[in-house]
This record gives sequence, C-alpha cells and structure tokens, in this order.
Amino acid sequence: MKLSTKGRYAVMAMADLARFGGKKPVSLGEIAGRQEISLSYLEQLFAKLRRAGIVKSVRGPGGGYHLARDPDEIQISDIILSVDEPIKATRCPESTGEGCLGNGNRCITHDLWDELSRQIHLFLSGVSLGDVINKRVLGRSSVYEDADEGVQMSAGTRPSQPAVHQPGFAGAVVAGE
Amino acid sequence: MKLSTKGRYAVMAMADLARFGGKKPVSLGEIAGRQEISLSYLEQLFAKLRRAGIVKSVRGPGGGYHLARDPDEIQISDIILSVDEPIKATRCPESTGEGCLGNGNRCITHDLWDELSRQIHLFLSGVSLGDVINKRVLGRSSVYEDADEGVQMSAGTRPSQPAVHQPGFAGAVVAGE
DNA sequence: CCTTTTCTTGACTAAAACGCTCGGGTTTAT
DNA sequence: ATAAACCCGAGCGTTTTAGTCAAGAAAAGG
Repeated sequence: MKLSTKGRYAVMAMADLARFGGKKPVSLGEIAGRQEISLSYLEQLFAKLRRAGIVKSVRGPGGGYHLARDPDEIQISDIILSVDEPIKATRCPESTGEGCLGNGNRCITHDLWDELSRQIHLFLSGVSLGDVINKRVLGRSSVYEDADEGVQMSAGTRPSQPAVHQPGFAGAVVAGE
Repeated sequence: MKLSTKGRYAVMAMADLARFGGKKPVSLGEIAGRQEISLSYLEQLFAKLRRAGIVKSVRGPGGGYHLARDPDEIQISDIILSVDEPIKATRCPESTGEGCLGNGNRCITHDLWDELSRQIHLFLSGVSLGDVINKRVLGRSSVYEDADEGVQMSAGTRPSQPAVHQPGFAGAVVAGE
C-alpha cells in the first residue's frame, strides 16, 4: 500500500463527505471549495472511489456523491487502496518467493519491510471514517509515552534506548515490497 | 520520515556491515558485491551515514567502514533518517500551527497523519540492527491475530469489523506531514 | 425541447523525485 | 610510487506526481 498526497486528498474529501453528507448528495464542487482541492483532480479521485464501491453517484442537477456505507464501516485503508495503486515491487520478485538477490538468498531485511507494511495497513484498517470525523484519533497529545508498548514487535529484545522522537518530521513512506 | 528504496538499501548495507564486520573494516566493494548495490550509490549512502555518525570510516588500502556503535544500539529509524531527508511538508504549513486550509481551520485528517507518522517512527525505532541480523523481526508468521491490539489507537472506539487483511500488498507510504 | 448542472472519461503535461552513473579528487598502507 | 579505498559533487534518464484540459453523457427544471 502506498500513501501519498493523493491518498490524503481522498481521505480529506471522504471525511468532508461524511461530515456534510445527509439525505442530499454532496457535489464535488462543494467539497473542492471546502477542502481546497482542484475540482478536476477530485473528479479523478472519486471516479476511483466509485469504482471501488465506497461512494455512490447521483447525476444531474442537485446530484453529487453519497457514502455507500456507514462511516464506521469505511476504513481509511479502503480509501487509500482505492486511489493509490498497489505499486510495483521494486526489487524482491514476489512476497512468497525465495530469492531477493540474484544468488538466491532472501535479503536480510525482507521480514522487516514485510512487518512494517503490515503494521501500517493494520493501523489504517483500524481507523474508520467515523473515527476521523468524530475526532476519535488521538492527536499530538499525551498518552504517548506509554503507547510505546503498543507497537513493539512480539519477538524483540530491545536493550536499546526507548525511542527518542525527533518531533519535526514530515511524513513516512514505504515503497516497494 | 520517508521510506524509499534508498532507505531500504541503506538498511541492507548496514545489516551487511553488522554481519560481516569485525575487527577489520568492511569495504564498500564487498558490500556492493554481496548486496548487489552499485558501488557509487553506496558511497553516497555511506557519506550520509557517516555524517550522521552511525558509521566510521577508515581510509586507504585495507580501509572501509565500521559501525560506530553496537548493532543493538542502532535503530532502523536512525539509518533511514540519515539517508532520506525529512521531505517538504506538502500542505499543512507546520506541525504545531493552526490552519491547514486557507480559511484557518485545521484539516480534519491532520491528526490521523500525525498519528500514523508517529506509529511508523515508533515501529522503526523499536527495531535495532541487532534485531534484524538476529532475525528477531517476526516474519510473515503467526502471532499476528493477537498483535492486533498492538496498533490500535488509545482513544478509538471501533464498532467496525476487525481489520481484514488483504494479503497481496506491496509497500506503504506516507508522504508529507 | 433546451439549458444547466453535475458526473464521466481520457489524454496530456510540467515539475519534481528517484535511482544511479561518472569523473575526478584525497588519504594512506605497502 | 602505486594502488586501494574513501570522498564528493555534477549530471542524467526515467518514473511518478499532481494536476489541467477538453469533450461528453445523464438528468432535472423550465
């Protein structure tokens, strides 16, 4: 799974839709205005979201988009996977296969990326649109020092220092597989 | 933080260095051969790793690189942060500030990306080079269903279904901030 | 019917990033 | 002196990103 600004825009737009959508469908124009995303770009995103079956469209004047399901039933990972294609595997021929390197041995770090990828997906599929619009996502707040235990790997012995977090970071990416 | 193949190569190289390094320094040529990474590219990576202080160089014939610290004291996040710059914040002026959008309100999804970014960093700073070379990173194995609790957000009520994992994914990315 | 609103689709593009090469240094052991 | 290795910066081809543009089709309202 790949997360870029495209995916972020999609989530923003979906959150907007979840907040302002009721009986009446919401037009892309409204969303574009509120979220400051170009209309044509939104059109592309919603085309994919519709094909993925997480929104429904109503054409004609007064038309727009509906969520296809309850906000609590739409995971963030669903949204991102709809708009950001699975991405090509850079090195490492296939997940299940053996050799990453030419000589046939699996690269030492393979499991690490696998696990990271899994963690990210786990996280994003553990958060629903409903969570987001109801602010059920913890912000830059407290609870953080003891949340440490939350992501540790089951097998890891960790004699090292307990994760100093440089605060100024931008984003995070995992590409390839 | 940003994760690309550059970061992966860096981690692979560092893992190689950790495994094959002893009293004698390891030359980039050896690493390049074993890990199938171009020598010149490795040089770039190690220049950054050296500036970050996690490797030490020995010049001249018989020279090469040493780890600057014990493998258990080097976190994967250290490596990645050394080679992959913090990246520019696409939208959202600054982490601490108020308005993401022009009108001054904070975008709804801001906390979500913040939290995701934090989770990834948390994960990667919870794994050391030592963990990687000693296979203390759990692979595509078991233990997974109950690890579920591990990444949930402290505040989240989650009425939704418990995270169906589509197995076939590639990687994962979070860009921006 | 005609017009307008809105979705629908596909092609195209400028700019950036990525992954990588090249060519030339400098240091130091032998 | 030679050669092994690190050191460093410029450049280069490709891909991805983020977005525009243009043309169309559906449906509501008059």
